[in-house]
Formats: sequence, structure tokens, C-alpha cells
Amino acid sequence: MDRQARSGCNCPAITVDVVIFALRDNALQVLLVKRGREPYEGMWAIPGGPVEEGEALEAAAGRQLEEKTGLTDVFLEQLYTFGDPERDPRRRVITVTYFAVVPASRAVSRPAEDAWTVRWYPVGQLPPLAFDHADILSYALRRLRYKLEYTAVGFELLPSTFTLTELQTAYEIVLGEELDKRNFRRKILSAGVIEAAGGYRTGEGRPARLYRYRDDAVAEVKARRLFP
Amino acid sequence: MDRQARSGCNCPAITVDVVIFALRDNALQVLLVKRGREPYEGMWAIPGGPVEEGEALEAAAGRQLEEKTGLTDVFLEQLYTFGDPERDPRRRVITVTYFAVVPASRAVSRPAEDAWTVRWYPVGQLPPLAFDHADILSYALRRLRYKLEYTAVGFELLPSTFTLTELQTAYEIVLGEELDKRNFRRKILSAGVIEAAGGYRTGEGRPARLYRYRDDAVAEVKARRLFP
DNA sequence: ATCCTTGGTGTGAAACCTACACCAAGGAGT
DNA sequence: ACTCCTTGGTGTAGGTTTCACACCAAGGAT
Repeated sequence: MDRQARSGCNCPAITVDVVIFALRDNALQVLLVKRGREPYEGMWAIPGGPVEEGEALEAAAGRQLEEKTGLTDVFLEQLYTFGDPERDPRRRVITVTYFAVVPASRAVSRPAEDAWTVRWYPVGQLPPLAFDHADILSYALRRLRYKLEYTAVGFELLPSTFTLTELQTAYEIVLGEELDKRNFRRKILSAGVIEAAGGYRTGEGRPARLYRYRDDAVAEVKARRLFP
Repeated sequence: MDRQARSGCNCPAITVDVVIFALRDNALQVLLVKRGREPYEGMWAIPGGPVEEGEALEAAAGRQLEEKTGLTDVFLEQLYTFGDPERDPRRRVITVTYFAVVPASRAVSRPAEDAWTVRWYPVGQLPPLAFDHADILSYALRRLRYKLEYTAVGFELLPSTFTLTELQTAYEIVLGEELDKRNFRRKILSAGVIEAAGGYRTGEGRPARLYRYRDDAVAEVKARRLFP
């Protein structure tokens, strides 16, 4: 079929795609959707869709996120714009990509109806992806790891209060390496980005102190990286 | 005048804007163009223009750069995509911005004809800018400073061979702070990104050894930052 | 020969990073 | 109530990195 087939004009289409990360089952996972039509019908893709008339780009990304997960008010940042003329076989599509980081506890995909078309996949076990979505995803992952080292994005993966062990585990999962417990605690605590939330998490073994992220500590880029 | 007035359809227009940096006269300067028509007629703007049919985004940015400076093969990187529905009063324009870093020696604007419409401005003495170009420029500047600290982008500002003092001065101008000579040299040399080019620059005072950037040292992100 | 200008070099103190092992506080089972 | 199991929480010593700091060297101009 020839390009431009169904479009009223020959301007490029503008879409947003949102790579949504969460920690689930001790793995870093991304939310994918199964394509219901050609091209790449039946393959998995990063959730996305057209930017509507009068809609800001970030608003469009937030809308995708809300439609796919029901979540609002989560970490969302522009990633990169992909506009290769051949990236979509039908017509030219320029996609502004975003990445989102959502807390595990809230990371449920929309229920029932979508059960077969929306799924979380561990980043280590991705299915083949439609379009250039594998590139987008690997770029998003690189950026997430990178940001984890020198900004406070790690807290976005956790519920509002958490224990230091939970936080350390989150870092270890995303970075894919083990960290030393004492050094981790010293560094996080001395960075001054978290504070005791007052309670304890109980259950297994000795109860663990709960912490929360300090909103007033949003220092755009930390003076020193959190992790070297 | 009402929006969409002159457009054949109501898709957003796609443009690229390129923030072009160079060191000139001991200052970090950017190339601006004077707008020849409404809106913002007579104001200065970042060079840019529409992405053509079938043209990749980066190619469009390279083309802008070539049209405005005659340069090709310089550092060029995607910056951010601005798409606020109201950023252009005529119709919706989504702009994918890039930033370029060109060496001082080659940093001449196109000759004669454009003399009044293309000009270098020091980043500290910018005129009022059209559209949201002041935002774009300040974002580009932040990114340049940031990259200077942990990547080898600084070499792009200099001719192919340079002395250590010239390199240090370039860093100082961009970062806006003084650096210690001995520490600077130790760090640059131990990073292994430059090598002696064999000659000396003579003229004022003691001749200074010439260095060149080592292309084989392109290590994507330096293991350690060049500057803290 | 003198002076002026810029180039080039090393060291010690402080901060930071890393590796590493044991006691503490609950819960579950007897 | 005691024991055992599980997880939470803590400090120190050695190596590395960073920072602050001052003097001699090599040409050019007079």
C-alpha cells in the first residue's frame, strides 16, 4: 500500500509515545500494548497516540499514561524525538517520546477489557517490538539508569514511605548490580534527600524504619551524584 | 488574524531550530537571525525552518546550519522538542531543537548579503528574542555547560590543534568561572583525550605545545567527569 | 643583557570512596 | 519462656581523588 494512503494531507503525523517503568516482582518492567491492526499487527509496542489539536505535548503524554494505567501525577519527562521518514511504513510519523516512572504499588494496568492487550514486561525479557520501539526503549532505559545515579528519580519507583532496604533493592534492580549496604545508607542519608517518616515496617525480622522523600530537597541536579 | 490562516490543513507545522555556539572575541556567542516578517518582525530569533518532506530531523538541522554558517561536519545534537500550542500566534508549530558547537576559526556567518540579518551575539548580551526562543536558548546553554563537564564537547569549540591554555580559556569562558592551571592540565592529560600534535604555537612569550583531540578516545560518557 | 610575557611543573592536606563483620530487634515454632 | 531465624542497623581503616597553592623556563622585544 502506498504512503499517505489514508491521510488528508501530507504533513507528518505527530504522536507521543510513553515508556512507562515500574518495579514489579523484583524486576524493572515496562508497560507494552499489543497492536490491534497493521502495520505490525499483533506485535507489542510502546503505548502512544496522536497529539490532539490544541494539546500540549506533555499533556498528550500524560493522557496516554492515564489511559493506559489510570495514573496521574507521576514522574514524566521528555526523552527524545524520533522522526526518521521511514519509521512508519504508512506515512511520516514524528513521535515525541517521554518516559514515566510509576510506583510499584500503583502499577496496575487497566483492568479486565484490556487484559490481553496491555501487559507489563521485564526489561530483560522483551518481546519483539513494532516500529523503532526497541531503540526508543533502550534509549529510555539508558536514561533511567543514568538519572538514577545523580538525581532523585529512584524514589518515584517506590510508594510514599519505604524502608532503606527497599530503596536499596530498587537501585540494585535498576542498575543491575549489588550495592554495599553501609555505603548505600551513608550516602543516601548524608545526601539529605529523605527523612524518617515516623513508623516502622513490621513483618519479617526486625522492624525497619520508614522513610519518605523530602519534597523540599528537589535540588535540580544534586551537588554531588548520589552514586558514582 | 486567525490561526491556520495560510495553512492548507490543520496539522501542526514541524520545524527545526538550531542553537549555534562558538567562541568569538573571548566570549561564548550564538548565531541569531533577524526576522524579516511578522510575527515578531525585526526581532532576533534562533535560526530554523521547516523540515522538508522525506528529510530526517537531524538532516534538517544540519541543513539549517549549513545555510546559516556554511559549515558541515560539526557537533550537532538534539536538545528538546517544544510544542506548546500557543508558541506561534499564527498556527501550531512544533519545533525540534538542536544545538551545534562550531570552532571559532570557522565561525563566520555567511558573507555580504546577510550582513544585517545574521549576527553573532554573546550569550550575556542577547537582544529580546522572538517566540519562546529565550527559553530554548537558556536550555541549550544549560546543556552545553553540563556536557562540558563530563564529555569532550569542549574540543569542538577549538581549531583542530590548540594549546592547553587555549583549551582552559575555552572552558573558563563557557563555565563562567576560573580554573586552576595545574589541576586543569593534570585532569585533561590524565583523562587521555588529547595528545601532543607535535608543534609549538609561538608569538607571545614562551612557545606553547600544540595538542589535538584524540578521535579514538570517544568514550561515550567518560568514566569520570572531566570537571567536578 | 634586561625585561616582559606566557608555558610548564609538584606537593601536602582534606574529602571521598571502598571494602568489610557483627550485634539488635522482632516473629515463629517449640 | 526459650531458641532460632530473619532482617535492620551500625563504624573504621586504607586507598584514591580533589583542591589549594608558587616558582622557574623559554622566547620576543627593546
